[in-house]
Amino acid sequence: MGATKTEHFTDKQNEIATLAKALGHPARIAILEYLLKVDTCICGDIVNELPLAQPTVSQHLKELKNAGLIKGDIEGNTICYCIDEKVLNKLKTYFENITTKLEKKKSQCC
Amino acid sequence: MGATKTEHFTDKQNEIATLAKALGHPARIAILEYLLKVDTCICGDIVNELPLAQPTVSQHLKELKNAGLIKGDIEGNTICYCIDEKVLNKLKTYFENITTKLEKKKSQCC
DNA sequence: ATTGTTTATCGTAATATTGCAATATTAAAC
DNA sequence: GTTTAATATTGCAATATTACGATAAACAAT
Repeated sequence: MGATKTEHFTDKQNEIATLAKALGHPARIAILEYLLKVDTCICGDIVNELPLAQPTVSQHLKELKNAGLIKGDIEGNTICYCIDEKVLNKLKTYFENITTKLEKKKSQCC
Repeated sequence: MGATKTEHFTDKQNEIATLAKALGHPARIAILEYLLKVDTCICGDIVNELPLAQPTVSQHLKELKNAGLIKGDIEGNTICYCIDEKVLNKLKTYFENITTKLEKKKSQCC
């Protein structure tokens, strides 16, 4: 089939899965880290930073944008991409909650 | 092509991407949350908890296991699955670092 | 040994993802 | 208005993922 059965899961589960999926490719992790490294986010040279062709990079950027992880404002000729702090915080909080609950459990087995 | 060009990225980037990818499906998020909810991890009824057929669940479990997110010990007839705290901590720490750096930047644009 | 229970694997169909060449779009610069 | 530069879109091939029926494997219980 190949199509995820999203309708059977909660909105929250789908949301986290979508964000995780968007980061489930090293190129997109590299993009995230590059956006983080660059001082200002007026950056038109993401393509040069990655070992991939321009259309491929563009596609990865689109996926990050669709997931809401980055925002892209048109700035004349170039595009100003930057990370959406709010959305990344969701991921951070999610994993913090998980690990906190894990610590409380103090692994009764395994 | 369909094959990720992992060789062009750092080990760390590939590692995080692999973990994120493993959680990039609502069923696998649901499995993680179920393992977290259940008191002891001697659990043989993950299949009943999910709206998916048994082979599909088995496949998702395998992927979580491959990524290292869960461990599975054979316990007679059933299998004792549980979350690998260490691996989940990697994700937590990664996103904490990202958000900390983001806060320091205090978004100069967008 | 046969039965029932649980989990894994195989095979396969439907769909999604990855990657890039070619081309289009957009807007600044001349 | 033509050129230049940056990014997006289209089209396509290769591969991966998702899902499940059928079947196998492993073991407990009778």
